[in-house]
Parts: sequence; structure tokens; C-alpha cells
Amino acid sequence: MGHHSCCNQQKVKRGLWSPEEDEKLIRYITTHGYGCWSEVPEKAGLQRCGKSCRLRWINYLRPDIRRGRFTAEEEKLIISLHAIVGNRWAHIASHLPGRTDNEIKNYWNSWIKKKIRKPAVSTTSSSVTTSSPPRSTAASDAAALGHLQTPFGAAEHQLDAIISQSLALPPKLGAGQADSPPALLPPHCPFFMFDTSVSVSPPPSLTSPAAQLQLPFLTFTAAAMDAPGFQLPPLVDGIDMGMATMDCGLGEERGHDDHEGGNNGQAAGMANGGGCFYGQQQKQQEEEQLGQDQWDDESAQHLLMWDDDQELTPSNLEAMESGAHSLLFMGPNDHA
DNA sequence: AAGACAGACAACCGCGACCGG
DNA sequence: ACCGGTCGCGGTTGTCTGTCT
Repeated sequence: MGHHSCCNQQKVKRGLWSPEEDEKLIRYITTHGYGCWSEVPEKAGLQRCGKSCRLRWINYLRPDIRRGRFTAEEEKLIISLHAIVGNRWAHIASHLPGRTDNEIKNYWNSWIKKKIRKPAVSTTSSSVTTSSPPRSTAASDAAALGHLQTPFGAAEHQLDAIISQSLALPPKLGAGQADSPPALLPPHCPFFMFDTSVSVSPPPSLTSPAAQLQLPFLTFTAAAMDAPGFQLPPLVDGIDMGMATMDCGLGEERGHDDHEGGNNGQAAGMANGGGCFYGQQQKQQEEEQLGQDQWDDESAQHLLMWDDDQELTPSNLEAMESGAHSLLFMGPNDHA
């Protein structure tokens, strides 16, 4: 039931592949190729459906498969790519030679679970912890994380450029280092990942029960950003988190990190999971049009940002939350 | 030593896209 | 334009294995 037409025949074996089956498939593919997968099982003498053969070949038997643990570079790349394209594993896999979408998907899912299993916030900030949404299953958490990922289909064609440039950014993207911009990012190119294991205390203005009730996540993140000494925890071991804003789409870049409190993350915020990319000039134009307080405008629905001069208040957050499709992230930013 | 548990990995399932008739 | 077959993708489940109690 529910099988594909190619799998409807009787005697179709399922489950794990035996070494003999593997050998048959390898022998057939290497001598004949796999023009039509639906014909492969019969011609190869396998009692499998073509789909199963294809999967087995692509995910396991292919000669160029690269097995073993993911390297730190691969991890960084996966994280960056996932933040850009979301759960498009095949697309991500296409940028990691020898890795399969299935492998990356499995890796990501287990990695997500690992991260989520960490307590959301330390016991020292129980008010924030209790304000977080209930965490029940890894699946729902992954879905919640997915919600934070910005749909980025429009920029997909720019992926290669983004990767090659962003991952090659220098460790710090200071204000004076505007010579390696990810200039191909579109005008609206928010990017953000976070780790809820950060341990911070929220500012008093955000710890009221009402604010927590209404803005659990934003309250938390904003509080995290505001905390003295705040530093995004690494999403990948050994890789510092960082943030950056920069012009994109207009060819002019202003990059900065070093949020107050010593966020000394690497500028490739997109490489290590903390960051925001936003077209600065367009942002200014929008602010002129909208006014500083109107964050729920349609044009801001996919923005995730912190702001140079916008004070973080519950009302701001409320407006942001109501208008955000992806995620908004904002707070006073006092870099130069 | 044995059972419970969690993580890693393999495989399946359903759906949508594509293509040729 | 429609339809059926095929393929590719992403989500989900199943299984194995290592670790902990």
C-alpha cells in the first residue's frame, strides 16, 4: 500500500541490503550504468524496487561517496547553507563533494537534537527559561528552529557566491574592513541562527510576566543581546559566534561586529551562526518611509536585525513579532 | 552482566516536478 | 491539455551500536 508503481510487484524485498545485493547492484551499475532505475532491479537480478536501488546507490554504493565524520569546515558550510536555503538537503549536498543529502540531513537532525537537549537557559535566569515555549519533542523543536530560518529561495542562485565570499571573510569584519563584502546578497538578506543554551539575565524591562507571556522568544533573545558580557555561544565547537551587518545589494558595505559586551565573533557570522545581514541603505530608506517605530510594515516582515539606535522595548518587540514572518532581532547597538 | 537509553545511520514513504506519449 | 511513468527530494521511521546505570 502506498508504494510506487515500480514497487508494486510482488516479491519486492525491503529493509537492509545484504552484501550480495550490494555486489549485484555495483556490478550492474558499473557495467551498464543506470539509465532507467525502474529497469535496474530486474536486469541486475535484484528483488528490489528501482527506487530502493537508486537510493542504495546514491547514498551508499557510489564510488565517490565520502564517509566518516564531518570536518569542521564541512560543518560550517552546512550551517551556513542551511541558514540560507533551509532544509534543501540536496542543494546543500551539492556543495559538499562526496556527501549525500541523506547524510547531511541525518547529521543535521542529530545535531539539532543535540543542541536542543541542552537546557535553554541556565538556572540563574529562570524567568527567561519559564518564558520559553514548552519544549516537547525534537521534531517540534526542529520545526521551531526551522521557523527561524528565513525562506531564501530568491537568493538561491547566489549561493555559490555567498559561500565563497562569506566563508572567506576575515576573522573580524570591522567597520574599516569593507573590502570583502558579500556584495551579492540581496537587499533583504536576513540571516540568523542562535543557540538557546546561552545563559543570561534579561533586563528588568523585559522580565515582567506580561512581556514574557507575549514575547517569549523575542524577550529571550533581546535579553540575551542586552546582557553585559553577552556572547553568542558556539554552534560548532571551537568556532566563535559573531554578528555582522553589512550593506548588500547596493555594492557598498558597512560591516561591524563587536556588540557591546565582547561579542568577538568571527565576521563570517553566517559561517558560524550568529549574524544579521541587511541592506543598510535600504534599511535607512525604509526607516525614513516608515518612521523609526513602525517595524510591522510589510517590508520588514523578513528582517532580522539589531539596530544602531533603536531602543529595545516591549512595544517594539511586540510590533516586530506581529509583523515578522521569519524573525526579528533587535536591540541597541553601540558600536561606532 | 544485562537492560535502558541515546545517537548514528540506513531505508522507506509520500509528494511534487518533469517528461514523453 | 491531459495522463501516466519516472525521478528526485524531504520527512519520517526503523535498526544497529555504543554508552550508561
